[in-house]
Amino acid sequence: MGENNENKRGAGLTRQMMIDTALRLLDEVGLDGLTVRRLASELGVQSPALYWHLRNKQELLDGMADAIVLAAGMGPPRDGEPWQDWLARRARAYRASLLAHRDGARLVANAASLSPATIRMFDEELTAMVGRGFTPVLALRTITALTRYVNGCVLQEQTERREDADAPPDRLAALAGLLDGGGGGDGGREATLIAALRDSGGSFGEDAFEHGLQALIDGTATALARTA
Amino acid sequence: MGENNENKRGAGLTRQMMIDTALRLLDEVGLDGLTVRRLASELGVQSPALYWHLRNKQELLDGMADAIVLAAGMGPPRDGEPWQDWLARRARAYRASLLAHRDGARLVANAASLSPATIRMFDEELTAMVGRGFTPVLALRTITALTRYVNGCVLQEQTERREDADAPPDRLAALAGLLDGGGGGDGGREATLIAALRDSGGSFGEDAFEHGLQALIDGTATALARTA
DNA sequence: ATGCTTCCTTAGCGCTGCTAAGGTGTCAAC
DNA sequence: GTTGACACCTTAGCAGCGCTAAGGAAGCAT
Repeated sequence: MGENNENKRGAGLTRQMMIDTALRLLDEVGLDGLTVRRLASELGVQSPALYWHLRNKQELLDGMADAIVLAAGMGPPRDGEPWQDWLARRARAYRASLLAHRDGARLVANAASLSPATIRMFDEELTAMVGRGFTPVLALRTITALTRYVNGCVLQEQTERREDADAPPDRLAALAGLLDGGGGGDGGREATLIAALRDSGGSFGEDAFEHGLQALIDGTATALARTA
Repeated sequence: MGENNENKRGAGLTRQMMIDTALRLLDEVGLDGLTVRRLASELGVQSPALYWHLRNKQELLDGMADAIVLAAGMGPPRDGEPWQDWLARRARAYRASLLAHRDGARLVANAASLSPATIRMFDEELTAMVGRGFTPVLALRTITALTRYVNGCVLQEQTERREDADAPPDRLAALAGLLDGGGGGDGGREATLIAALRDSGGSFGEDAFEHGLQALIDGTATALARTA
């Protein structure tokens, strides 16, 4: 009954192997389809074997989440880089890393805690911000708000992607029907929501993200000016 | 083996009864503890009875999510209310509604789709914004960014609350140990993260939320000025 | 009285995360 | 070179999950 073994050569199942394989599997089957048994068979092993290396499934998910965050390659700004550019670059890299794996945002959002390495990197970033005129509190609030914004954005984008897989037909038409159905006068006005969705190009998620990102950074600039 | 029946009088299990009871139960046991069997026993009924009124569990969760969103009482701005005030009020009401139930943000974030009533309300809001100088696209982007920001905020707040239930001791001290452990020189500098957490008052979540909210609104004002 | 519909029950399937207990290979000690 | 200890994986199985199939008890129209 052997399936396709992953574990041919030498080594015998390390934490990192499990996390890497789980991330690859995640893209195939999604977070809801990622079961311990499935991962085990992918590793060429029986499912209880994983519990020798992990306390429980959540520990695996935490490891995967941390790997995604680490892969974003965030960190303090480069020398001479304006903090606005750095914050935007950082947010985009983080978003890209979440988007790189199916259900990545859900995974990271539900993860319990980040690794010491991540926390230390976070502290370095805050220190760099303080070096550029932020108070510690303002630095923390800024980067917290930005992170939560990105989480919310990607979470929504990936949730919508999951729904569209179920029912991919024309969403504009469906929405139009919904909006007409309730109101009384069928006559004149087109629904604003429809118009907005039509006018915004194909990549609405991207543009909406950039809009909020720019707004957050601009707003931070005025907050920073107020403290000085 | 009857448990505490909820369904004493007349009526026999409506959708609304199930959603209300499920929301009450959610606060007791959390989203992970909310099983169909548990809800059924709370309603004084066997678990398959619920499937007469629901297609599946997700439909229940969607109903709960929509109830939470509806309970926020959002809608277009009042007459004469500046859009900045309205957006802030709306975001705060939405956040409060998500916070009102345990795991409320997780519930809403994973919900498939919103009810027609919610979508129509959304369209009214966009129309009102257009009446105040927004283009449809800018209105949609703005309110989308704000909604996603609130989702991200509350999701994080409630996730942290869930973790603190596991290990409630002094988080500052734990963090300090973590940050010291890695760095070399134990001597001079206090970690910026520690300082920021100490300086920001007890309610960090609230303040961080307000900071980002203000930044988003300020940034939207400049974006609006650019289009005009 | 009879049949139809509505709503709930009992029984149970396939799956989940996870545990307990046992086996196998490797390596150190004597 | 046998013996014991340990690391690592297996087989077996438990309690619980969402959900379905089939049947029974009410209410109502004919």
